[in-house]
Amino acid sequence: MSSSTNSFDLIYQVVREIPAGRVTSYGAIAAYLGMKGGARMVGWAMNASHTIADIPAHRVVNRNGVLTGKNFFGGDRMEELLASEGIRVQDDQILAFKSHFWDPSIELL
DNA sequence: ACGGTGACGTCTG
DNA sequence: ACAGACGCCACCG
Repeated sequence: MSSSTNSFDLIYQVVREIPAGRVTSYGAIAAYLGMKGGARMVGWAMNASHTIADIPAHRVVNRNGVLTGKNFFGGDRMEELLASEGIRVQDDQILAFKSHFWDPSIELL
């Protein structure tokens, strides 16, 4: 329980449920949690997840399919991880992002 | 205790 | 169509 961060834990749960080869957006997670527009907070959770290895934050990108936080992974680590899962990334942008998109409110429903 | 900031998203002009 | 501003919640100084 470590109820230090209620919403944080919720976000981690969702991100952790993201299957390999799939990606989701901050807004999708925020909306799933009921915080529409609180996408910023989701990004913050990812920032904290940076210290946790159980959180595949590299599967979380912005609505444009752009690896906004790849800079935080330490270079192209994020791109390598995604490519390793079969996701093509070019110019910090995921190709066929929509095809790899994973919506928690639908898949996790 | 308060204000500013932050890996975004959506609306309006 | 593009650009700018606002809003959400939590952490840090």
